[in-house]
Amino acid sequence: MDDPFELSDTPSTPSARAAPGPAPVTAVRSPTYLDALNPTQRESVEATEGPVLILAGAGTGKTRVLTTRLAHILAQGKARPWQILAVTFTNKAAREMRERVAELAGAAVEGWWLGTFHAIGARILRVHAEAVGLKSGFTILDTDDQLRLIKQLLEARNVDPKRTPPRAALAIIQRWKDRGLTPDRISEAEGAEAMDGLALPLYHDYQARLATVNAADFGDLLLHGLTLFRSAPDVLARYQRQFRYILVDEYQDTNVAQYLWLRALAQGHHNICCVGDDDQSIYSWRGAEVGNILRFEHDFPGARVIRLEHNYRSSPHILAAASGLIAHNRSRLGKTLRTDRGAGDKVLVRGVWDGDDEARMVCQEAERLTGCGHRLSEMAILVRAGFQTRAFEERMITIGMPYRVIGGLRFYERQEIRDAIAYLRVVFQPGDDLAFERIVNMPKRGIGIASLRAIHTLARAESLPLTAAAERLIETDELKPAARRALARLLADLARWRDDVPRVPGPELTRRILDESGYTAMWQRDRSPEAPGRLENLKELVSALEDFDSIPGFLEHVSLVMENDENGMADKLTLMTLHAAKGLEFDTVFLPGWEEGLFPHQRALDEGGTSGLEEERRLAYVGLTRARQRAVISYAANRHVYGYWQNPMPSRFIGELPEDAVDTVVATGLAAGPAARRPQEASAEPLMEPETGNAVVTGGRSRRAARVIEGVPYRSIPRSAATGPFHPGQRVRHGTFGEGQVVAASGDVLEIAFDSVGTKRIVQSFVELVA
DNA sequence: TCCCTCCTTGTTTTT
DNA sequence: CAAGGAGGGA
Repeated sequence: MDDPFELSDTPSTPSARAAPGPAPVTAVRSPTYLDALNPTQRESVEATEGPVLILAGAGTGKTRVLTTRLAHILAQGKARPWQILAVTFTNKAAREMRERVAELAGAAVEGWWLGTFHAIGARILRVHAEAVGLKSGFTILDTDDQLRLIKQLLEARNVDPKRTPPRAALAIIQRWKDRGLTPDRISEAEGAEAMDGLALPLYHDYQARLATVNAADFGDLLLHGLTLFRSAPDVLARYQRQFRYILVDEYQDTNVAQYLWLRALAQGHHNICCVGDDDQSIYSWRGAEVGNILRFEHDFPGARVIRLEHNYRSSPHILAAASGLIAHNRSRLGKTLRTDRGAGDKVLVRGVWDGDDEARMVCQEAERLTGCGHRLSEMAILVRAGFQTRAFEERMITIGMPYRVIGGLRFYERQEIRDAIAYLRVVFQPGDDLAFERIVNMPKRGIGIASLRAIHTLARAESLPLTAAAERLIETDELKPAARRALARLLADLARWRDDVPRVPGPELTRRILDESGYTAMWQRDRSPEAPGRLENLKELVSALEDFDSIPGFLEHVSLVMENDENGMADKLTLMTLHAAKGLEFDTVFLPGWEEGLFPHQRALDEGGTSGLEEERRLAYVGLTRARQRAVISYAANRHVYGYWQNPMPSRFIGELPEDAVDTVVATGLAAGPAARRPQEASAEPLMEPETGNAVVTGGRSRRAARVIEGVPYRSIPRSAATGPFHPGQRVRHGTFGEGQVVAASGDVLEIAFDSVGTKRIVQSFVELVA
């Protein structure tokens, strides 16, 4: 390698398949935890020395391999815990790994470096902050802060925010950071090109501003790490010596900065093991580089490549459908997933009239499955885009089907939570200008832009933090009396809260701050429908604080962890995007909206060309491989989108599914999807599903007569036999809405007056009698 | 300073 | 269609 911090060219040819390799050398009697593994999994665990790349297909037991490998290294005494570095992308993955290793090892492992790239980056940076121009107590910015900062900088340069949207500018800077590029390393040509040459100077401004406010954004946690390693070889050498074993999860999602960071650290012992699946790379738009998989063998000569190809999750039909689909991608390393499970259902492709019909169909099927003893918590609806959830939510609300939506705004991203945290930041970190700006007029206290500008001017002139400048300013008569009084009051409050810190426990102090600042009152006064929920969230925040020893400890936690931990135990159907579903699995997966323009998404096609299309296809692959037993794909002939009706074509992905693995059911009167077209032409009269009147078409091109799908699908099978018919007057209980009284019953739909949420119409299979 | 109305712009998202 | 931002008027 010529320059340890430069990227080599990506080798263009994927490696040949790994040879079986020599039999692993093992101890006389191998530990029992290895018995649970198949030969390749075991090989992956035992190949502890030297660089290893594990290509782990969907459902091949990746997490088991990873955790067993860690436990193995510890059990064999190859390293002490602090000599192990294990990086993941999400806190959830880190937590899961921690728990599962503890289970295998019989005790929690203390002192190892397990965490997200960002958490570990921050941990290292806290120690060496000075080396990159920060102080150890630096704040970590959230997206809101970043955007506000960019806006200010654009304003300072008199740039029209319409022609140069702050979001776009931030995105460019972030992509640079993803590539490990500090402002000084961006080529002249690229700098001149990005946003008419505006982005690069803006990037300079941005970094300078971050340094003055002693802050780092997420990208910096790695980028500064790289700078540190470059400028202080002795520091790097220390970490290289320390980390005897390095392990990386979801390797296909690493960006270049993360890759360089890893590669630098691995130069000590070369014991780096990366686990990933190029077919599940779905985050290139966020800077992830699948090329890192190809680079691995190039940069770590002699790297061992192990493929995990035995799938333990999905039925053969699902696996065949997924494999057949992904085979249409040109750029992939290639894996062949195998299973030895019994046949199972074919993947079902349903053509429906419109989005409402689709929601009805999906819910009806989910309901039918619950009637056969399947749990809602084992089903998921996976959508391409967030807005698609609405139709399903509406339907589930009307029939009273319990559900939960994953994603959307996470807890710590909500406005009220960010505001509350900003108050804490100002109290504990008086130099935190961004937090100060956020709360200075929230709730409205008459400190507008004019006053804020005055504070800014003074702060800049005297190079003071905003709080200090504000304190100076209220001594003068520069502000209008009203503003001056309001600001003085706020500063006095802040001072008092800071005084309280040693005496008052965190949760209590937080409650006091929210009340005395008028923040709670602001939402209590608010008449909008979301206000009560916001107050609820604030309470939740206060109780979350109880798990922390100190507020600063809590603040470090929230700046790195953005999750909402929900009570995941309840029996609810899960609704989320395909992206959010990666790493999860369900018995039944519904995949709606497989239409050209929506999936593959038009924008991915327009902006990404062939590689964009291939990433969409990988997303489809991820969706299908989430299913253990059943997958139902659907497309609508009419879709209401952005206010108008469109008549999309069924997704090309449907036509790419191997015919033998799918059954197709198309609503009467609709053109069949590509997979169904031919057999319909071949047979003179379309067969009808006896109960619904739907045309039934199976996948086989050569087959002349279509097979009616076993059983009678898509009719709800009420559970009245088990629960008995309901009568007005009875007390019933519902999973989401609690208890209530039956007002009326017609068919299997009940009208129920719930004690807490009012009257709703509920399908009877979702309620039970209260004894 | 605040509030209302008009206009634009619509993927995916962790840390 | 709906939400969020900008700009104008009170």
